[in-house]
Amino acid sequence: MEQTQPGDARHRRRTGNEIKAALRDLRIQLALLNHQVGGKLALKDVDLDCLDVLSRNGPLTPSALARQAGLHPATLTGILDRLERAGWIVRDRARGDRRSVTIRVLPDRGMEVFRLYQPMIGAMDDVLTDYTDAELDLIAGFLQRCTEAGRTANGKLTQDS
Amino acid sequence: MEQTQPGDARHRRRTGNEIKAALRDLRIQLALLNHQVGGKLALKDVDLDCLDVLSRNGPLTPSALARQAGLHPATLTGILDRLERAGWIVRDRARGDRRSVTIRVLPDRGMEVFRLYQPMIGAMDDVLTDYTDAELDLIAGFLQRCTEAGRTANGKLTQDS
DNA sequence: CCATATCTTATGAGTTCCGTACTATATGAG
DNA sequence: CTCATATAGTACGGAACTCATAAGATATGG
Repeated sequence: MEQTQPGDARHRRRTGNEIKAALRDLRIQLALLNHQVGGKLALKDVDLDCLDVLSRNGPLTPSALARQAGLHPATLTGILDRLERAGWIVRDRARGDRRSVTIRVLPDRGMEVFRLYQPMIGAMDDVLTDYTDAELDLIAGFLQRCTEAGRTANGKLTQDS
Repeated sequence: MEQTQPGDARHRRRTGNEIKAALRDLRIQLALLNHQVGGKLALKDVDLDCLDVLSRNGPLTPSALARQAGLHPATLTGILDRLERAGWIVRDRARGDRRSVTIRVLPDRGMEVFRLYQPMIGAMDDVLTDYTDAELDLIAGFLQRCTEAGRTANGKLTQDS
């Protein structure tokens, strides 16, 4: 029964589990936040997700968006219809491939969204003030690596069986 | 135009924005992951959310769960019906208040879920090995504070207008 | 004992998701 | 050039879902 620094190892594992649990809680809380925001904007959760992906990953075609959002192409038609009708996006006919369509987010209602996220943004700013620059860098890197971990895990789940 | 350490301040703000952007990306990625996992288990996103809340926050009544998940009580009836039919939960008639029902998660299918999350858990473990104990503590604390920030932001959004 | 409040669920209307099929366009072989 | 095949987006229809309303059962306070 070799135990080199048993307390440290145990503490380390416990902290790791805490982090994973915190990530679960955080995901739920953010999902709930988006649900509330979506409610105020008369948008389904899925609509807001698509809008979020679109505004971060630039103009996309419906099929590319469907892939990134894990949705059926036909499902996106309905979503895009809703978003277009409400003035969130426009469908641009591409000039190269005339079958293709590129979805573009209109900037008009951006402030409206920003205002609704303001409570969360403010609360986050409060949290951030308590950390040094170096610590913030560390955290940013960690979060980016988590996202990457999620992406690869997702890939594994998407391809097999 | 007073500029005390202008570079630091700018870098600090930029890192803050990076963190918020990373949080957005992470949320999307985790939502997508849950969507895939849910697909394999024949569960809707909402169903899995409820299951997640239930397994973390212990046995709950439908109304308490509805509040925590931001759903209409009547919606939960349908969700709970599905979850019960598929053997995920049971409805226990409370002995105190006989109007009330407490939802309990059955442990039977826990391993099935764990296996599906394994790619993500493994990827996370890989990420975690690159940090010192002190850094992990810092990260855990940060994530918990983010969750708390989400909770309060949510509260503000829920109550007003 | 009665009025009122609370917890859950049945019902029904409106909406959404997605499998399939269809149109339009692009690409490649002969 | 012509035709077969592949691809992008969407229309359509069935099945399923969400939620407002209301009903049924139980609790609580006067």
